[in-house]
Amino acid sequence: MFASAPTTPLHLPHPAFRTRRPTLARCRSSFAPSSSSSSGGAPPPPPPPANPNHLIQTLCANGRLARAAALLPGLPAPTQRTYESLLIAAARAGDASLTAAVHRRLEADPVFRADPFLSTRLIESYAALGALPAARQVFDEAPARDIFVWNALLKALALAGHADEALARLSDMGRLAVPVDSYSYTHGLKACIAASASHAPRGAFARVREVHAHAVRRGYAAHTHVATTLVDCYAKLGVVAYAETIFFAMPERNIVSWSAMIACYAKNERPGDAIELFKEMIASDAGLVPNPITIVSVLNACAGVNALDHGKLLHAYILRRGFDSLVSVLNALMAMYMRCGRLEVGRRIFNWMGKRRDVVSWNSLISGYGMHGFGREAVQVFEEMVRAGLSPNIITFISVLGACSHAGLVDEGKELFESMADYSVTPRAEHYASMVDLLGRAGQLEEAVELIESMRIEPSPQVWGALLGACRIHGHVEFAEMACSHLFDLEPRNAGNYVLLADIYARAKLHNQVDVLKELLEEHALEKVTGCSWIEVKKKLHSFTSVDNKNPPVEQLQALIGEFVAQMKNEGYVPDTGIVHYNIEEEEKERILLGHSEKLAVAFGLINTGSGEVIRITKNLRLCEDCHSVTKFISKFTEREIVVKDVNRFHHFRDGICSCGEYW
DNA sequence: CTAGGGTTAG
Repeated sequence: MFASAPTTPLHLPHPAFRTRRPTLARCRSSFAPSSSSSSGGAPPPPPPPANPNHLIQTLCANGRLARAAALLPGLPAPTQRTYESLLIAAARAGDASLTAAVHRRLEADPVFRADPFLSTRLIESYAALGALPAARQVFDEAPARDIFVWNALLKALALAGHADEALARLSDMGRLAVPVDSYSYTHGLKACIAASASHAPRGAFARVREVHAHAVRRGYAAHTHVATTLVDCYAKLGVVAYAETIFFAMPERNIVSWSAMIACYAKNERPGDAIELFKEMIASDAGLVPNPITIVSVLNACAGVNALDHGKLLHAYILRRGFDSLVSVLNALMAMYMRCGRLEVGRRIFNWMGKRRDVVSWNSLISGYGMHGFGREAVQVFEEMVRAGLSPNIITFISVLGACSHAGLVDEGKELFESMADYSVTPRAEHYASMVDLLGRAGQLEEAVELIESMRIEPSPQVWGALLGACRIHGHVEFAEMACSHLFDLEPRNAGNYVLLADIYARAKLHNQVDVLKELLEEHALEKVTGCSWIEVKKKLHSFTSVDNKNPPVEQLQALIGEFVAQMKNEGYVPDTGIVHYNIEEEEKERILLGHSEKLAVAFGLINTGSGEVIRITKNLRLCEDCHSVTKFISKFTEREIVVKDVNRFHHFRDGICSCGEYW
């Protein structure tokens, strides 16, 4: 079911304290003269004797690594603090050889050789440099291992994505009676879900449950940090029910716990619940103050349900808290406006950001133009981005190729796809899916199939899905069957693929084949997702489904649509009944088309909004051809601007024309 | 001396 967008106002608390603007760190060395003592007439105090340990530490703090490193060999007795400074600075600068030099010096140092504090630091530095074998070696050779050393190793394993080894080390701790603590669990859990080429994600759920069970036995499962990490892990694995169980059972929840649960809903297609939970947190009076991360998660949820009003309240809150100094918050705000249909507002925020824009900001604008059908603008922004000296990344290309495919820019798309190598971006399945979509829609089906055959990676369901979609547009039965032979295998539970193929068969008048697919659907107990459209009128959400025609208002709406259709028929329109699979009378098919949820929502909007207002509709599926034609006509006939957001993109209907240019 | 949540795409 679809979570309805909450419409009661948010009551955001006054901030407990304002965020401080970042200030430049004052790095004054102990040798610097004190400015206040110069005016008193007294002679300046003599400089203190140079302490080589202090000197190295100061050099490290100022990033002057080369000089610090040069002083190390001549240093008779490094202190713990000196080793620490060097290790932290070396890791920050990505200097593996300096880290190794400090490591060697440390091994020869009789005072600190067995110091667990410095072993911890060494493991952390190696891990940050991506040198897991060295980190592991430090651990294995450490003369003394306290809990910090163990946890540092678990963190290193999590960072490297070695789930199995992390689990093995955790059980070592049990066997050796090392008392684990909450840190061991958080690192262990993160290791379970860390991306790793060598482990299938399938195993992640089992691993998380294993560590979870372990934590329950040791009484750590309710610990705030451990439980929050568990919520996050189950959220990332898509097991929302588990995340909920843990979250609602937590004895104490802080802002991070709430943010994790809000993000869980937002990520797992339950944006309405995310907004509700946010409101519950605000209302709970537990003194919890939303921070930038909380706000970003909620903005993301607002975009998911077109909850522009809530998004605007959050915008005001962002300004009040001074969060508009944070690029990540502005990026999320921009994306929210564009995903709620306000492309111009997103653009304005982008412009206002000026030099603070990062790759995410650019990607966001490119995808914004793309989802609104402005392919040329997206390509222009891409070029501007390159001129501004930013490197396009994987996501930039997914966005810009998607924009090309939404706008039918075949040549531009091909060129961009080929240029990926120039930016050292290796095409992933998503990029191929975009290209197949682009070529396929343009009718170049053979070329699309050739591209798939040339892939050096396994084609994902999205790639075959793009081919299948193109086959539907062009009525290509043979390639559709080829795509489905893979799709039915890769995602047997996706009803959409069966429906699309049935659609293609129906149009080709292969009714026996349609029946076979229907039987298949029944056999697998798969149900078509019901079409649903919603519209917000006077802060109230109204949703329509294609199936319910019991309410009297719906009859009235259908009658209104019927009038438009009659008018259209006079002008030569023929209802597109080919997409109705049932083997029934034409007249009945036309009646089914009249009941499509999007038409109902448009009619409702026409009746219930003022003549100058833009009608904004959201639909859970892709728009059907017939609804598209009818909406185009209505936009011209009634002189109304209609904006429809479907699963993939926006359609701006104006004066009988749609911004998608028939590409969607 | 360590730790938990977020942004762009699909």
